[in-house]
Amino acid sequence: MKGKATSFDIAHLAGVSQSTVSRALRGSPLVSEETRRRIRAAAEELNYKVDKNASNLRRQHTGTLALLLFEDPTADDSHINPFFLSMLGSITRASAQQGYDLLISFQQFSRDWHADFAGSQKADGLILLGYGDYQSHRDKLEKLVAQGTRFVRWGAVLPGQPGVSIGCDNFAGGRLATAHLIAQHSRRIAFLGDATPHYPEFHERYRGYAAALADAGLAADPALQADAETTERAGYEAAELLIERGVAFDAVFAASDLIAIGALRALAEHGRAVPRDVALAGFDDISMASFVNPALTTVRQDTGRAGEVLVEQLLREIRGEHAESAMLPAELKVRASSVRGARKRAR
Amino acid sequence: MKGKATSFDIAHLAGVSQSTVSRALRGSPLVSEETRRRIRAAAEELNYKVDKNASNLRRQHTGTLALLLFEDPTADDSHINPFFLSMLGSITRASAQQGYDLLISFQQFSRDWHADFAGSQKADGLILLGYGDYQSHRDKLEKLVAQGTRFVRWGAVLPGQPGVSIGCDNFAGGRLATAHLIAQHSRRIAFLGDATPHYPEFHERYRGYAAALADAGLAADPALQADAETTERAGYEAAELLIERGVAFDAVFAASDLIAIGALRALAEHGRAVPRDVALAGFDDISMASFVNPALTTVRQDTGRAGEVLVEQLLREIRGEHAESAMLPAELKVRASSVRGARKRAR
DNA sequence: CTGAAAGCGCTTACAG
DNA sequence: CTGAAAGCGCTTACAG
Repeated sequence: MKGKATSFDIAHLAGVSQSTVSRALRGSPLVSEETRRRIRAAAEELNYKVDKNASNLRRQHTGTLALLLFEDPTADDSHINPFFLSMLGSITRASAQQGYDLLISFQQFSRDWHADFAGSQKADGLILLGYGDYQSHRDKLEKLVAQGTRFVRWGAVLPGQPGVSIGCDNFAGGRLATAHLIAQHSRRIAFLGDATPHYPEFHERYRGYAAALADAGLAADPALQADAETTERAGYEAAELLIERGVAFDAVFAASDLIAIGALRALAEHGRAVPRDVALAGFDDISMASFVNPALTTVRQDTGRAGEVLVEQLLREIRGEHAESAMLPAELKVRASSVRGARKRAR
Repeated sequence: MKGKATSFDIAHLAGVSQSTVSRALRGSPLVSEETRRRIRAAAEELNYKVDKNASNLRRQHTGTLALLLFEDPTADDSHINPFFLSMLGSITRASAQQGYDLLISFQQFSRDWHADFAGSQKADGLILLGYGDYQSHRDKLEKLVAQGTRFVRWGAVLPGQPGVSIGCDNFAGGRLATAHLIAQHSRRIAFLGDATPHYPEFHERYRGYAAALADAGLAADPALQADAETTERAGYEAAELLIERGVAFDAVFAASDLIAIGALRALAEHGRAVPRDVALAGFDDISMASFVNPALTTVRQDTGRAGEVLVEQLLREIRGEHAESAMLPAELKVRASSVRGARKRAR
C-alpha cells in the first residue's frame, strides 16, 4: 500500500483533470466514452482504487452497515448462539447484495453501546441483534430514535416499541408447536424458558403455548414452567429442576433449540425416553437440531429471509423512506423427537 | 445524525481552538487538565463523536481489519461451515480487544477478490479464511504480497507459501486421531476427504493418517480413501461410496466433523453400528460434534487462540514489524464414537 | 463535455 | 500549553 496512486496520478497519466477522473470513475454521464476509456486504462495500469475515507468524508455517507451483536455476559464465552450466527451469515449476504459493507461489533447487552455508533460516521445504519432483558434495553432504543439514528432490530414485534422491529411470529410458532404436541397425545406439557415480558420473544412463545392449551381445553400449570436463558446448560438445568420438582409431564416445549438440546440430555440421564415418555419440541431450527438423536422437532425461523428484510428496511430508513416493522411466518418442522406411534423421521 | 456536531462546535462551546479540541480528545499530553475537562464536558453536551472518515483520511489509517470469508460455491448456500463461523466469532472478539473494527465480506473463492480490498483503504489489513483449491488461490496471494498488502491467512502452514499463514498442526492431528483408532483395535481405517495437495489442510491430515498407519506397520490402502469436501452431504456420499465398493473397513477417520457426521448417517442407514462395527473420528470439534449420537471423537482446533494469533500477527505486519507463520497444536478429544469396550463418554 | 476551486472534518507540524 | 494553517483524497457545484 506504499506509494498508493491517487486520482491526480490517473489524471496526469490520462492527460485530463482530476475532476474528470473522478467523474469518469463514478460513472457520470458527463464524460465522453473516449475519455472514460483512457481514464479506465490509466486507473487499471496504476492499480488505482478510490480512497473510501476521502470519498465517504466528502459524500457524508459510509456505504457500510453496522451489526451490533449482543451477547449475554453469562453465556459460554467461546460459542456464539448458533441462531445468531446463522442470522449473521444471512445479514452479511444481504448487505453485500445491496452493495454495503458490514461492520460487526460485539456488545455487552448492558453496556453503553448506543453512543458508540450513533453519529460516529462508522456506518449509515445499525442492525441490532441479540438476547437480553428488553426492559433495560428499551430506553437505549428510545435514545437512538431521539438522536435520529437509523436502525432496525431483530426481536419481538409488539405495539409501542421504539423504532423498527423485525421478528418472527413467535406467538403463532409457540401455538403451532404446542398444538402439535397435543395432537401427539401429550397432556402435561412443560414450558422451558423465561416467560415474562422482560424477554418478549420467549414471552410470546409462551403465550402461544398457553393459547394452544386453551384451544384444547387444557390449563397452563405454573408448576410446568421453568426459567431458562437460551443455552444448552440452562436447558439441562431447567429440565433437571422440573424432574426434581416431581411434577408429572409427558412433553416439553422448549423456548429455543439450545434449551431443548439441554433438556434432551437431562431426560436421557434420568431414563426418560424421547419421544415415548416425553415428546420434545424446540424453537429456531438451528442446524444442530437435525443432528441430535432423536432429531428435534422445532419451529423454524427463516434466517435467510430475516437478513434480507432487516437490510431492506434499514436501507429504506437510510434513504429517508418509510420503514415498517414486520413479522415473519414461523414454520413447524416435525422430526422424531415428538412423533409417537408411526416413527417418522424428517430432516 | 442530522446537525452532527463537529470539533469546531466543541471548540466554540469550550472557548478554545479546534486544534486543542482535537488534541484533548485524542489524549495528547500537551493539554492542561483544566482545558481537557472543559472540552470533555462540551463534547458530552453536544453528543460529539470524532468523524472516523475524516480522522482516518488524515491519519492514513482505518482502524479496521477486513475478514474475507471464502465459501465453496457448491456448498449449501444457507449454512456457513460451523468451523468458520466459530473462527469468525473468535476473530471478531480478538479485533475488538485490539481496538479494531472488523469488516466482513463473503467472497467466492474463484472470484477476483484480491483487487477489492488491497489498497482501497477500507481496511489496514486482511484476514483470509476459507476453503477451496489452494493451487488456484496461490497466485492471488502472491499478487497481494507483491502489492505490499498486509494479510494473514488461516490454512495449512507449509514451507514456501506466500505471506503469513496460521493454521493448526494438521499432520499431528491426523496422526493422533489415527493412532487412537488403531489403539481401539481398528486395522482397516478409511480416510474420508480430499487427499491431494490442492487441499493442503486435508492433505496434511491424510499424511498424518498415513504416518500413524506406518507407525503401526500398516499400509494405507487407496481403496479406503474417498474424496469429500467439508459438508455433511459430501461425507454421507463418500461413506456410501465406500460401502458400495464393498471394501471392508472397521474405522473411519474423516477429514472434518461435517464429513464425519454425514458418514455417521450413512453408516446408520446401512446398519453398521458406531463404534462397535466402525469406530469413527472427525476433525475440528465443532459444537455439533458433542451432540450427535454417539458423540464424535475428534481433533480439536483451538479457534479461540486461532483468532488471537491471526489478529496479533496481522497487527505486527501493519506496524511494520516482523510477522511469522505459526502452527497451533491439535488436541485429540475422545468421545463415544471411537471407544470400544468400556463405554466412556466425554463432552 | 471539461477544468479550477471549494470543502467534507479531522490531525499535526510549525510558531509562539 | 495553545492557535493558525496546511493537507489527507476525494466529490460536486460553478463556470465555461
